[in-house]
Amino acid sequence: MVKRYKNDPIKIIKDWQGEDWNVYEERNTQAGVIIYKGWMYERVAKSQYIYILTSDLAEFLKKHDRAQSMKLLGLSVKIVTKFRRVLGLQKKYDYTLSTLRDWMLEHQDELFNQSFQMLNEKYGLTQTEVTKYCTFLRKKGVQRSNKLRKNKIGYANRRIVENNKEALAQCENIFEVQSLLNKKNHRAARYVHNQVCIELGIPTLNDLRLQHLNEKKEWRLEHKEIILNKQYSIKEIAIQLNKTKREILTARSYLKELFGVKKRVPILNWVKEHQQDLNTLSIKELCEKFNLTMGAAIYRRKLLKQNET
DNA sequence: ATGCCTGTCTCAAAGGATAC
DNA sequence: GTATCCTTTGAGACAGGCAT
Repeated sequence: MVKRYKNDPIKIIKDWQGEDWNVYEERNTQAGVIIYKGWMYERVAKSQYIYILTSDLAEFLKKHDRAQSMKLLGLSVKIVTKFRRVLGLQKKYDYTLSTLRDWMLEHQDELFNQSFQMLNEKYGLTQTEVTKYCTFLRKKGVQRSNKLRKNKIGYANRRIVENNKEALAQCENIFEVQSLLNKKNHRAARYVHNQVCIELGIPTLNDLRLQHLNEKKEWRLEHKEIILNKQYSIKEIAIQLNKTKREILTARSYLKELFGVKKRVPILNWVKEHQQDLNTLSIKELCEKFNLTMGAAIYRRKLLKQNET
């Protein structure tokens, strides 16, 4: 530690009441007012220097509120408040700054609920500051809502969503959503997309899918007489219903299965032979052991279940 | 401890490919 | 045209990381 008080003072100045002070430190400020630190003249220093309330400083404090003074002079709330009390500008020793207090009350929802990252980007607040403000608001009787503070990922997601809302609303499948949101994982993309759908009050991809399936089923049932009629060729039916041949074939297959007409004779031998593996191994293990794709493994396990009795 | 978000495993319906 | 096997597409359950 440097024992600063043993050095000679830079100069001697008068404070706002005309008392002489030894100056040991000085610095200029954004406001143009020079801030001095030192000791009262001829006093024996015993600890750190203290701020000197000069006439210039006093004039400045009289013209600006406390928040402005703190900011423009780079002084702490304690120092500014102390001088304001000396100058008769402040009745009580109160840490809450009027402008800051108003600001906090205005932004209480954000302070309680937004992510620290967002608050930092938007208002330059540190996490500590935000926490302090929240403490202040709680003392004022402000309660946080049920929600937790939003976290980093959530904030990043919401920012992407804000920029892509219209495009998101028009997505027709999960891959479009994934590329739009730059998500590698479909699960994550769907989660975000579902939130947007709920927010905008539009159907989710799942709603659309179910709706689509239902419409298709109803259409097929509605035209089942024609679709299953063997008197017409597939081509004739397709023309009559304005569908492709493929669609008619699929519809016929669907209806047969629905009515229990269709009898499948699949790879039952293989399935029965590997019954134990199908029942005990996981899908992943089955894929590895028999060199199957996931869909194939699931399909074969399904076959076993259907034929177990 | 709790809720948010993501990754993994699993399942299901529709439709494509292909042998017959 | 049909039956069978498989892929594509979408979703749910659950666990774990993370911030609060």
